Parts: sequence; C-alpha cells; structure tokens
Amino acid sequence: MTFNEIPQETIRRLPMYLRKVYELLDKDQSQVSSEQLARELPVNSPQVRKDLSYFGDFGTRGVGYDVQNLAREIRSILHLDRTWPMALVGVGNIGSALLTYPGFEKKGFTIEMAFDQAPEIIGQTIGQITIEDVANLETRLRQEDIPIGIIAVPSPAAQNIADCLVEAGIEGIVNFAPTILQVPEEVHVNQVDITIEFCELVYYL
Amino acid sequence: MTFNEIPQETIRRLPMYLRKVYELLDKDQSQVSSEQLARELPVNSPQVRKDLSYFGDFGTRGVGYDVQNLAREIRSILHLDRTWPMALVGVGNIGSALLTYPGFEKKGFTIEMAFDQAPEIIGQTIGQITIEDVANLETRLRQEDIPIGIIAVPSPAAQNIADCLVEAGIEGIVNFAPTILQVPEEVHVNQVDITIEFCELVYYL
DNA sequence: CAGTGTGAAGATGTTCACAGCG
DNA sequence: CGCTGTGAACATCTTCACACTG
Repeated sequence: MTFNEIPQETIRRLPMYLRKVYELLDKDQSQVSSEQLARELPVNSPQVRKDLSYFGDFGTRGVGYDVQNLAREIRSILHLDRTWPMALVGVGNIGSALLTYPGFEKKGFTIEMAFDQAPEIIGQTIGQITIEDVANLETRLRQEDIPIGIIAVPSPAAQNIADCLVEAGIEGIVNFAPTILQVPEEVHVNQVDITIEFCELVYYL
Repeated sequence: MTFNEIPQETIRRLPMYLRKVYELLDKDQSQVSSEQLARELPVNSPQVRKDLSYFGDFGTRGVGYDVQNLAREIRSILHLDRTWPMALVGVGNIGSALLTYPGFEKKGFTIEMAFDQAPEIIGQTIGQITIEDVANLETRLRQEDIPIGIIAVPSPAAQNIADCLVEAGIEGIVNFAPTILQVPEEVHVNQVDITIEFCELVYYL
C-alpha cells in the first residue's frame, strides 16, 4: 500500500503520451498543455496532469509542458533511456511479424536472437537476425545477457520454453501463447491475447 | 450507472475462462469448481464466481459448474454463438500474421476479405484469401455485409482507412496502428498497442 | 458438507474544482 | 491570467465472509 502509489493504468498510458510527444517534436512544437494532449488522445486533461504529476512537477503553470523535457522524463520513468535486448522464441506468424515490427526501434527494444524448432526455419535470416535452433536456447542466453524473452510458440510448447528462459536467468517474459505460465515470483510475465480485443469489441456491438 | 452493471474487466476475463473451459472439454471433464478454474488462471475463486454470477446462476451449489453449459453460456454472453466476418486492411507483417492466426477460428472470427495498396501484394493469396486493391475497399464492403474491420496499415494511413470503413457502414474496428482514430460515437474501436506490454514489463523490472 | 452466490468492506482508479504559481 | 498540481468526492473493481442450497 506504500511503495507502489502509482496506478498501473497510469503506467500503461505513458507510452501513449510518449508517442504523442514524439509527434509534437517532429512538428517542432516546444510546449504542450494537458488540454492539447487530451484533445488528441482518449483521456481528459485532469487525467493527463494527474498521471504526469505522480512523477514530479514537469510542467510550468500558465504555460504547459516542455515537449523535449517531457519526452526525456517519460523515457526515464519507463526505463526507456537504454536499449532492451530481447530473445524471441518461435518464428511463426507472430514471431516473424515481431522480428520486423517497426514500433520497437524508437522505444529501444531490439530482438537480438531468435529461435525456432523447425529445421526449415533454422538458419534463415529475417531482418538482421539469423534464426537459431531452440535446442541451444539456454546455452546461448547464458552467453549473452538478455533480460527479456518473447514467447511466440504454439500453446503446448509455451510452458517448456518459459521454464527454459527462467533457467537461463531471464528477468521478464512477454507471452503471446494463449497459456497462463507458471514462473517464479521474481520473473515478470506480460500476457498478450489478441482475441480479447475482438471478443470485447463484439460484446459491445 | 444503471444498464451497464457489468465490469469491463469481467468481459475481458471471459475469453480466458472460455479457453480454459475448452481445455477441460477436451479432457472430458464435465464439472469444474471456481476453485479449480482459479488455480489454473491468474484470478482467485471469488472473482470467478462473481464474474459468472453477473450473468445468471450457472453453477450448482456443492458441485460447481457444468463445463459444457458454461461454454455455451460464455459464448452466448460474448456473442460468440455466431460467426463474425471481418475485413482486413493492410497485409504487411501484422496483417499477414492475422490472416493465418489460429486463435480466431474457435471463437468464430473469420477474415473474409483483405486489402492492400501495394501492387506486388494485391492478387496474392494467403490462407484462403486473395488480397484485393484497397481502392475498392468501400465498394466491396458495401457488397458483402461485414461488421468488423481490422486496420493494420502504417500509422499515417490509418485515419483515412477508418473514415472509409465508417463510410461503408462498419460497426466495429480493431486498430493495430499506433494512432488514435476519430470515428462517430456509434462505431466501436479497440486499440491494440503491443509496445505497451513491453513498456509495462520493463517498468517493473 | 462442499461449493455457489452475494452484500458489504476495501482497494484502486478517475473526475473535479480550485488553490497556487509563473 | 492561464495552466499546472492536488485533495477530496466519486466511480469502478476486487476481496472476503458467510448465508444458502443441492
């Protein structure tokens, strides 16, 4: 109840703010008000101010936020002021899409290694990355120091891969397989399930 | 405050329950308790009971839920007791992944048409679908009766496509472009941003 | 008596009005 | 004077204890 005063929902909105801030930077706009940010995003202006004020007083009263500074602050909060090497496991449909996903670059995420099981995929090069044999996953991970694993294998294999990643000392996992992973408490997992978005949509239709 | 008593979060958990229920069906298990469901999912048992009880009394006290019946009820709540034809716009990395995404089938989602702008992509066949020219998007949509559009084009094109979909009478949109769409109130939009999952993960690392 | 269904308490997240500052 | 920062009211969501029932 003490140390994490910051709403998870706030954290999840910060990347959206950051994106908008980058757009403003591209347009050479140097100041922005919470009002303007809110107008172009699905939030209102008090929400913007509250979200930002959790982390300090970034704004200037009567003026707004300095765009350049705001970008720096948000990057710092989200730990995006460094690069985040990642290992991808499973180079099927989703895996290949991630290998060339343009959204990673600006945020400092970079897939450094990719693994698959299928002989016809191993050895292929997609983007900059040559696909390796998943049999070598643990050894290779120990060689480099990669904090994040992406699981994009079919459901039945997901838990095995997760165990392997944990064994190799991974810190966080993003899991695209529709399986709830069992991992030690110290390993963070973010579960991604695209069908939820579609189900939610048709529920409200 | 009246008509929508049901938490959005509950709606977003239902697909997860449905998935687990299908797994149990595959194992020929006929009854399940909230306790068992909770053990295998990232929720606790009162949450399961509360979620399900919003929609009626599906369970039997002292016994649990009938698996078959539970599947039927959840499908009905989420409107998954029909098929949902969809039109995909943009057949790049994400678009192609969606065209062959195995998670859609069981839930009744099916991509019926796909569009792109690039001449080298138009005419190609991926899965069962032949890619059409996005120039014909509106006309083709009016011919068939497709309630859902998927936007998987680069950011700058997204709003244009959205306008076009709205014009053609679409009811709901799932948007994978990192752009907040402006659409009339009656059109539902679900925004998908994969980088949020990665940002959230590293924030907590 | 085992396990559901639920009201009430607690936690988390959002909105608002306005004080306070540049 | 304009726009941020924020405490307090409000809304939403989760947890819990237990009444209830097959």
